[in-house]
Amino acid sequence: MAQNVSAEGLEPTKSRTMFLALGDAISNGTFPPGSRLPGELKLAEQFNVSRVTVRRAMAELERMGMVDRKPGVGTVVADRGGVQPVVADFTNVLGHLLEMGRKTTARLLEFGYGQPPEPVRVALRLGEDEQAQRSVRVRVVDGEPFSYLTAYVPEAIGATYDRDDLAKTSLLALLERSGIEVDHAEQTVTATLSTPTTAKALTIGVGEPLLAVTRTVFDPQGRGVEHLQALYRPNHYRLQIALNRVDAGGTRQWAPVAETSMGSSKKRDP
Amino acid sequence: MAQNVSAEGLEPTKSRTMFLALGDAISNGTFPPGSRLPGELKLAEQFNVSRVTVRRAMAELERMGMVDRKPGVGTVVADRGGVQPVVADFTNVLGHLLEMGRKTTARLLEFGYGQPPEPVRVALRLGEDEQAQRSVRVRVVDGEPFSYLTAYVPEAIGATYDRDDLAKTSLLALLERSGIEVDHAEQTVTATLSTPTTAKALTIGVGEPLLAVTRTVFDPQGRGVEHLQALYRPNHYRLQIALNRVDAGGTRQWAPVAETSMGSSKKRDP
DNA sequence: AGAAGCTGTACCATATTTAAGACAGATTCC
DNA sequence: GGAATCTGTCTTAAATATGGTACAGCTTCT
Repeated sequence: MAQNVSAEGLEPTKSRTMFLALGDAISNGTFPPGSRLPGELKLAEQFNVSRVTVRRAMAELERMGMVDRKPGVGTVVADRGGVQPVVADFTNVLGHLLEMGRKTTARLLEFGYGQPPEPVRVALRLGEDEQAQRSVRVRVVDGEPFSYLTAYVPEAIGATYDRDDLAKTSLLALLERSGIEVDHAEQTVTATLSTPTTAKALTIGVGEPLLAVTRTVFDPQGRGVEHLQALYRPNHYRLQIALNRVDAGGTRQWAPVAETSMGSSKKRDP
Repeated sequence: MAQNVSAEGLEPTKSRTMFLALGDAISNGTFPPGSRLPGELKLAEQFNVSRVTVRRAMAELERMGMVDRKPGVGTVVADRGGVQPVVADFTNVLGHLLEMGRKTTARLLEFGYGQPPEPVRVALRLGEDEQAQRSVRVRVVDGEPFSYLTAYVPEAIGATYDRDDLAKTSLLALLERSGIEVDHAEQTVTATLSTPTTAKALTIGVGEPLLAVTRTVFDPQGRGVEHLQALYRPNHYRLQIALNRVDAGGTRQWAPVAETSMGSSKKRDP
């Protein structure tokens, strides 16, 4: 299989590289919160770059609130440096947000019908020429863009609600309101980079990391009902799941903890 | 809460931005496989950049195998453009790889004892001054770097095996061999960017997206046994999980499918 | 007070990126 | 054959990133 090429090619600028390196070292524990990191001159030497470059990286770190810098003192790692505050759950993001009493709204960016891209068509098990409703939304939590959602729904199903509905209600809720039986789903998780489009919508920079969750939802008959791709800002959101070590097929394995139906029970210790 | 700043600041080069934009448009479905994308001149105009910039982005796309370009013809999106081949499973990566008969080895990059960084210490519920064993490994599958693993293990437990063991056996297997009872774990998923260090180890470029899985493993008494951070290349690996729609606490929710103990059973349709 | 170390700022030289335009060769379509 | 369109290549110029250096001002320590 080809595609071994990966490395080299359109690297970001040195300042950005440097910024990533330092940021990693910080959230990494190499430079614990409260500690002072080496002087600009020393860093410039260590990384084999000029001081200007170091300064740019540092400025960015400061802008992100990861460090505090003072003349005469130095650059010190901020408390909680790099370790982001996180909203977390696994299966139902929205539910958890609501539980926490956060205000969340949705902004509809695109809406229309057409032929879905191949992979989506296959995932939904649609015919060659079947149409689908495509919608792009941005979910806003507490005033801040939180997730970028691209959804495809088979035409017939999509017709059961308005574009106005989309701005108010969650898609899944709409479907179930329309009498669609939502039975099971296949979910996939990856990482991507923000593109100019998504970056703007989420008010972040281009080339920043995003958590990509793709979910295909089926009804009891195995018919595709919804294909959703959600992009989350890692700073604002992390997937979390509890695992149990179980015996399976002779070997010990991990198995996701079946939620104990009584909401979010996290305690495990007696 | 501060840290609203996010946007603007140390953007990558225009070529890189352009590359991301095009790459997204491709895997997005805007330019389906087989289709020809606009000429360099037209793109340059649309994106308000020069043709040189477009060409760089294109060259990178070609290098990644996402497009084919021919003089007189144009640039056409490769079949399977952007849609990466994927190894996939959720809970046990390694097990699945082995199942598929892939050859996997590990390379030990770092090994030593010391105080773990704060977050790790807290996650493992260690005392203020407790030491931990830190190891950094790269797992290689079929000759290609596959994951970058940083593990912390409480000193006492770490002492039960060699550094040589680490290169051969999976950490979890080592622990269980040493009589440690592995009971449950807390797992968290995020996205990050490759740093100079991780990029080199994984033979990718700096600033590429990585899937970060952090897992803290506990014994039956709730004592921290292992803290593992795994970085995966999205091209090579995706997390996947099956969900069922269930009633829980009055509302319909998603619940992870409990693996049916008989290995990897994927069929769901009757 | 003085020394040492740090950041903030300014200046100039160099390398890289980007812009703009011109031309050659390949391919497709009429 | 000829027009239109595309990529490949080259040249020239501007904008930006980087390298190297010097100096001012602030803090901490001796």
